[in-house]
Amino acid sequence: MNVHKNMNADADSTRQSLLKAAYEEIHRYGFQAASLNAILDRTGVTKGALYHHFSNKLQLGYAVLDEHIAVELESLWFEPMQQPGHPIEVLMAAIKQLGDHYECEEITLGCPLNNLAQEMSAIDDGFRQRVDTLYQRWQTSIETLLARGQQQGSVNTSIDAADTAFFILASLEGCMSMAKNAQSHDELMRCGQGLMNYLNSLRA
Amino acid sequence: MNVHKNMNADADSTRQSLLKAAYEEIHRYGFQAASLNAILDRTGVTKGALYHHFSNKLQLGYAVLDEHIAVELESLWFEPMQQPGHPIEVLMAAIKQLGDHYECEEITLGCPLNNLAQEMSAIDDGFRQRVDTLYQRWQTSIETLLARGQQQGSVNTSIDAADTAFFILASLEGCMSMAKNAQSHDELMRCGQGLMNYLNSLRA
DNA sequence: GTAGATACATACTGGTTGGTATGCTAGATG
DNA sequence: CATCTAGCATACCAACCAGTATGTATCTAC
Repeated sequence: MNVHKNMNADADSTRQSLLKAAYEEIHRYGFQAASLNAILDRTGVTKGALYHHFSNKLQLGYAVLDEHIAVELESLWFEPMQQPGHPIEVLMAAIKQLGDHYECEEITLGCPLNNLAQEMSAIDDGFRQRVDTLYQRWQTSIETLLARGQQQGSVNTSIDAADTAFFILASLEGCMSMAKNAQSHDELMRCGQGLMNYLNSLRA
Repeated sequence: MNVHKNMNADADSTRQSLLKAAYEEIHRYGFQAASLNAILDRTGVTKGALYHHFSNKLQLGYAVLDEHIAVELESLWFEPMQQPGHPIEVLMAAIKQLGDHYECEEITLGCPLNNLAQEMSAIDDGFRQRVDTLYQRWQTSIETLLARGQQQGSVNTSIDAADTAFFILASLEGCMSMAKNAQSHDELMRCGQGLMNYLNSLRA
């Protein structure tokens, strides 16, 4: 179907390697401090190729968010959330999985989404809106789970599902932010424990 | 006592105006993206003066943390925490005061401390350690309050004061981070409400 | 009164930044 | 076979960056 297009496979692979390298560079240094030359060095791709695929640095940044971070969030959060079972326990399992992920992928670099939110939201509205969309989807996934629990009678009905979901997400990001600065996975676990205790208090 | 030193008052005021402008620039754009020239333009101070007071950009950044942010945190948090009364209510009042403060001082710029933590902790250890010290003091102030409540019988004794204090701080920073990206003070209040509910669950 | 230090001011530098202009090659298309 | 375009590669550019070198006015100390 797309075999007739010339060099399509190779072109796409250079684009992907640019996205990956850009993601890593941005994850470590932030978007503004991320150097295009460093990204090029890392990949071996030339500047002409980069500007063939992306019209400027901003669009590269947007693509990293849309095509890399959003996809990672999908497999890291939204998929685990589809599991059946007691809502509170599904939530806890998803959070635990997130914590495990950050055991390999250095917690010291922080949550990529939160990093960009923090750095760019006040400066560029394109970033802000993209992050906002992801955060809303994230919150909704928690809210839906809580509401289901309330209907099933497994979650306290006196709480507001939307507000609580928002607070849970904020706490989760807060935990990762604190652990990033403390540079210790133990602190993340400690903070996660506080979150677990809170989640348990939401049971019916 | 220091009147005999030449131009001391003027020298100190230029230093202070540099610190203030640097704080504002860093608060908005982050440390790395903060431009020294922009800081100079803002103050009318010249480059020679800047490098007379600070040996380089990094030291200016450290001074902003040590002399401006730390001081602001003192009056915004540690002072309210000294108030007498029921620990949970003192905590809530302090949080409310923080929220009110960010009604004027645009939440869209976020918590200055959290911004620097997020941006610099993975890159520069000087920043990281300074932020860590402030976070630890912050946490300890909450922990002490909770422990006092536990002794007095007004706070649930089944919780660990240190862990809980850490989680409260993480949630607080998380709330401000979410509100920053949402660019809405309402979201801050909404998230704050979730925090209040949690705090109420800690009563004995 | 002069030597020295403080508190700047001005002009400049080398390096890096994002971005561009131009050239080239290989495959698709007519 | 000629033409066109996708997919690069190379060389370059102006703007900006943190930092420096040098000069100078003013006050203090002796």
